[in-house]
Amino acid sequence: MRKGEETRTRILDVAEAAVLQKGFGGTSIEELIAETGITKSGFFYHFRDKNELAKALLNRYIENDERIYDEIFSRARELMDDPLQSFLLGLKLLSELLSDLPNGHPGCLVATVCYYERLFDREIQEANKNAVLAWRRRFGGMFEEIMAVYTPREPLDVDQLADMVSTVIEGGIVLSRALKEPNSLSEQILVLRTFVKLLFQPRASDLNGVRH
Amino acid sequence: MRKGEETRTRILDVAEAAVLQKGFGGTSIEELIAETGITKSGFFYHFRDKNELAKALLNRYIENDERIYDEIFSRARELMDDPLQSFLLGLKLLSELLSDLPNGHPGCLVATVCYYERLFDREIQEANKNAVLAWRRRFGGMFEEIMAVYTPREPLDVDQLADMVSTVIEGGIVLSRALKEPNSLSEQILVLRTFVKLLFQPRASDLNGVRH
DNA sequence: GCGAAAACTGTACCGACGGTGCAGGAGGGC
DNA sequence: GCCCTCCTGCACCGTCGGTACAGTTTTCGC
Repeated sequence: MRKGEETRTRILDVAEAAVLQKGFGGTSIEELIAETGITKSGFFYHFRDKNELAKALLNRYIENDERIYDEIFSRARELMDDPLQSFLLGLKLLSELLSDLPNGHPGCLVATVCYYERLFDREIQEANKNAVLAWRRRFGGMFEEIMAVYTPREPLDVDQLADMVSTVIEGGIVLSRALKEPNSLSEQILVLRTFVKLLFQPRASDLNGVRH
Repeated sequence: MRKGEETRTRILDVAEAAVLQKGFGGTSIEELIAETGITKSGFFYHFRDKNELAKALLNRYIENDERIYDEIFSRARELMDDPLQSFLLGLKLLSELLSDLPNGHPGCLVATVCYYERLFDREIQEANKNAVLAWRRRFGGMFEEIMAVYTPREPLDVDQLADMVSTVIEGGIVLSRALKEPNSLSEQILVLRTFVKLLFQPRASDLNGVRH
């Protein structure tokens, strides 16, 4: 019971690192068992096949991802009352968190899965889709709060704006890896932050009678 | 001579489609030769190993990619004299081109390679990096032209701004695929377009004495 | 139309890998 | 002492990437 969970976690740790570096197809079960010091039979005791390993890997990754976003943006919410300022701070905190990682972001399993789609069953693809939809809901909710207070300078769809956050993170990871510049991702998030700031900056005409 | 090139191209076509759906590791040589109607020996006549196939695949993809950007942005330059308007039109044209693809963007090999890095040799990783650097130079040049005429509302590094275009495209592809919403990518490009428009919109204070 | 090079085919083989099946054993909890 | 969880060991299968190499057809230059 306790021991089993521990071994399972160890396999998942090793597998996650390997998959993010070489993809699912490039990661062999034999290399995983060699590194975890388990036998092949032991591996198949925990996971029926590679597909089930992928499923467990993805679900764990998504959970962890959600936890990190929860922490960052609830912390930002505590520090700032205004929804826009809070969101901008959240992006700043996220950017700092990422630039503190010595080797950069290890890679996103959601992206890995979507470049592998045909190899996995529908369940995995659904979980992947739902993860992205959860991001959309998360950031979309924040933008709705912002829009209740601020008028955007240009009309933009809330879902598309929310997706922009996910887009920049996923795209930033790709660029960081391709360029081998770990800081690119956090820089791109800060560029997005500037864009969002600009979008909700009050117009001169909205400041009628206001002194600052 | 002529025939050889044709077969080679056919292999690359089949391989590209397969790799973009299943990744390099998930694509078997045996399935490629089955679909192209060639023998295994025939395959290895054209490509020494899988790594060389990947190299040829990536180089061809990058060349094609560059050609498409050349066409779109030189066409936009012909239609608009102002560098900002020309760039905004280019993004619009790119967005339209992508939304016209019935199944959405087939996926980016540069992203596929960067999620596979450890399996390939340095030459491929270098080619991948150079492709992203070429994008940076391309869009960076455009932003420099724009900044010679317009003052950005917020100070932004030209390289980082240029990378933002690549970031949105790469991230947009990931989201499109994960969500199975082919239009997401072109929508995200239009959101970026709005951001760029906002960034270079003249301030009220810059319009002193100007009537419009 | 001939010769040489280019573009293959066929066959046999290798080690690594994903996966199956099953028998058995160590260790802890009741 | 028994059962259940958590493994190990072993034998085996088909697929895959890759090698080696001999032989054959196709194509092109002259």
